[in-house]
Amino acid sequence: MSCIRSDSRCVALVDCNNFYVSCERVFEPALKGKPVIVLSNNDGNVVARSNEVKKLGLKFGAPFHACREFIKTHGVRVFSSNYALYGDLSHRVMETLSMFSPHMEIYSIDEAFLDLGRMGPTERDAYARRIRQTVEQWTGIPVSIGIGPTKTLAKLANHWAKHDCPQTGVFHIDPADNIDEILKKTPVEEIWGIGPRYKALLYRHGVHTALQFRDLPDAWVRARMTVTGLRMLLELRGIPCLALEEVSPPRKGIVSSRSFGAPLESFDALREAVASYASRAAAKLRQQNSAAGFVGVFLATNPFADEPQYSNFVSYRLPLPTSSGFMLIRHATHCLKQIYREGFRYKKAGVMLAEIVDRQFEALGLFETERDLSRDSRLFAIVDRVNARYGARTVFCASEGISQSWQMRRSFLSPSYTTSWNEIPIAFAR
DNA sequence: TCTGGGGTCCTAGGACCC
DNA sequence: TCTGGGGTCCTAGGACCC
Repeated sequence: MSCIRSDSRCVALVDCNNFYVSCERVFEPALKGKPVIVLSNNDGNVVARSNEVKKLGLKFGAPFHACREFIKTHGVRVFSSNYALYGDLSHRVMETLSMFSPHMEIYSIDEAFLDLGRMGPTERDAYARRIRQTVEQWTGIPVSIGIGPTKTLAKLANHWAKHDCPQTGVFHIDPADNIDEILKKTPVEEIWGIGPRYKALLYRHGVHTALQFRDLPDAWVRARMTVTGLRMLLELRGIPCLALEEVSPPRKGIVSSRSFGAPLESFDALREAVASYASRAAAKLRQQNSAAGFVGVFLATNPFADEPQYSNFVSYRLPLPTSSGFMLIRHATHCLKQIYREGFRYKKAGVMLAEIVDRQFEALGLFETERDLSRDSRLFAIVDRVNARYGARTVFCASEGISQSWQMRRSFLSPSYTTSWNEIPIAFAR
């Protein structure tokens, strides 16, 4: 009988190329082909690099101050992180992708899995090329697409799409075709879920390639790498263990923290910062329609500085879950009072919310009236709407401070082209 | 002078219960 | 001399992701 190959299940991983860099290039096209980097918050480390920069050997995470020389020598263009811009462009990319499959998982700001159903090799590649071309045309963001029968193999295929096929930007791993050959040339640490620890473990046992890993005995992997490792193994064999998560479950913890632009010493300045983080965390909470029953606050001096060190964390169970910005600011400030010590130069603080429940469990306290609760909840519904429409911090609590002199450094910030009326690009000036 | 900010899942062990 | 057998919940710590 001739070989009739039935169409196989296809999962695609679509990944935006050097996403933050690509976002900056959308509004400054002259930067295409030029070396560009984007820095983390507070202009701390390098978190995105254009291909040109990667080729020059600059590592991800390098401290900015340590690569000034490199930047000068190679004429690298530097940007501070502009999350308003990246978030908005991400949304546009995801909207575009959602037209290509009814089943999609948004995995991160720059990645999504698409269930393509059953497709043969020819159809599959043509479809992927169309996705890629449409996203680039509609959003300006270049993407790479990896296709395989499982999420793990799609992820791996994406790696090779970037590596080996920068022109087409599409690569597939097919169990009926190229899988062994590809796994053989893939270093084991390229597998999704293998970090530095597991890499070291596997190397110690002579396992260097994805192929060697795939062919390990199940029990060996289960014993040393838990069920997580076993799932990776099975996924590499083409057996799906990781489902597409189309609706993201609500977060179980919400953290809002930042390093300050310059060290803070006074309680008042810290109180402003903590109030501001609490307010941001509360907004995230309301966005997923939750309330929190647990608040924690931490603060820390700069561990890199040669000066007296102090850090502390305190948490506090609320009498009842809440999503009110006022309440959460009040509780967070209360925590801060307990751990603040005079005489230190603080570099960072943060607010954590936990024991997150559905908003319907937001209950009344003994001394609150139903009126108070619905007043806060109506008020913050409006605050959230106004800030979504007119930009963050259009309306805010006075305790967050007005000038916010402790704000992080962002010396190389591009305009918020798409999310602020004042910064919209101008095509023709009279 | 200058070193980010979010998240997830899994396991082992202890406390406690019947 | 011989001292059970389950179950749940919680926490800390480890590993990983973008």
